[in-house]
Amino acid sequence: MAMGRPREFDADAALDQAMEVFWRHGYEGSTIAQLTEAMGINPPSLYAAFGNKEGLLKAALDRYTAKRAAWMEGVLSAPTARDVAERMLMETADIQTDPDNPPGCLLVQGGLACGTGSENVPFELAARRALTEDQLRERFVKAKKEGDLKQTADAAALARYLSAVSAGMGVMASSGADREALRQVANVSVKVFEEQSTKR
Amino acid sequence: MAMGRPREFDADAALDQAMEVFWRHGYEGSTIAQLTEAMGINPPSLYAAFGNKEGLLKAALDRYTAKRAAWMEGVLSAPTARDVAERMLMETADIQTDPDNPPGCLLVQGGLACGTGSENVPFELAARRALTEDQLRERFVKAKKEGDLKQTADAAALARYLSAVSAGMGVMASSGADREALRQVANVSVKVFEEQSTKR
DNA sequence: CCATATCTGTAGCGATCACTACAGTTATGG
DNA sequence: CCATAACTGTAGTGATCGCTACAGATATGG
Repeated sequence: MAMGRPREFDADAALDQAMEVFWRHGYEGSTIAQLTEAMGINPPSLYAAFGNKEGLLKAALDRYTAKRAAWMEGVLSAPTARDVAERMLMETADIQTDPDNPPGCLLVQGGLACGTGSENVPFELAARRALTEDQLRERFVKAKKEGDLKQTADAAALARYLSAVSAGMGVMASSGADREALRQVANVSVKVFEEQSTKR
Repeated sequence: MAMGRPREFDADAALDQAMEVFWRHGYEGSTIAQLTEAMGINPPSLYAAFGNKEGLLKAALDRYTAKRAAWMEGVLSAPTARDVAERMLMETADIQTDPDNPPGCLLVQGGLACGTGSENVPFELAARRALTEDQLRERFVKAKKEGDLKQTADAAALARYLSAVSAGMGVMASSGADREALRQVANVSVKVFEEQSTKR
């Protein structure tokens, strides 16, 4: 069978550009015209490759979470629960104010509340945020087993707490908070883990 | 001079309805058709009273923050910094999951990232979030003077921290987190203030 | 070298967007 | 009681939305 004409653009490079548009303007604030221009392709190529606007978002989210997964592994490899928390929050402060990227977090400002017809976009983002929370919870369960986290500590609550703080930092970053402000929040937040850690 | 025909709708009641639409769908996800239907008026009445869609949002935000201001006064009147934090976060958990209102916080999910032409909507929300943060900072300065907060405590950082946590709770609530989950976050968050408080 | 299959660019589809012209209605000021 | 001024409902405005029909281009399989 014939194979057809091969696509002329790099799908991953195009996704990086789409990710940036969604990141900066949110799902509903991003138009197909903006996306195609940033990606350097025409609408039919976009729809052939990704189905529709929501499919493009999911693909961009996949790429976003894949990049974060590598980073998250490093965070989770910190020796203690307290170190995990500190490293996650401090690095989050840096990432969310990195001038190479739009401010904040795509999984937060990508679309918290959407109009009729895009109701599942918020769910899509929430599901991916939940993955990070799950990883944190498991890491804290392990920390309790290893003994650096008190036996009375609530791993699920601590994971939810970190998830909430980083989301809150994303909100602040998206509206212009600078790196120092986010680091202040991170520093205060980590104190919870010092109290929940065993004495060393 | 002649005074003209009086308006036939209650502006405040109409604003309450508009607030709910913005709250649930965000600024860009809310259409004039949805807003006018919820408000029980026709587009010309809306534009005569509020100028345009963004003017309506600002009026709705004014009403939202006015309602919150009354609640915030109660929070700030708590006897100690720790009590202020606990009361604010626990009541925020309840408010953001109150079935009488859309989940979350209008000042968060109303529009974190918007498209071209609505760039100042995120700023508008951020400015109003900042007001609460300012109130908290001043309250914690007072707490240091009164002695229930350690002299080494950073009032500005603690205020920013509370602001971030409540924003993060709003993110979680908007995507379906239940009251118990938010209360867990609130409980963990308050521990920071126990460490920063003077022994009693 | 031809048939087939897929991609690309142009051009434009119907639907919906925020917004308004206009005529009719209801109040006040004189 | 009339002129004026503001509000109301109908019915749209042009612009932009997400999306696609179509024709030409470019690869593979036989």
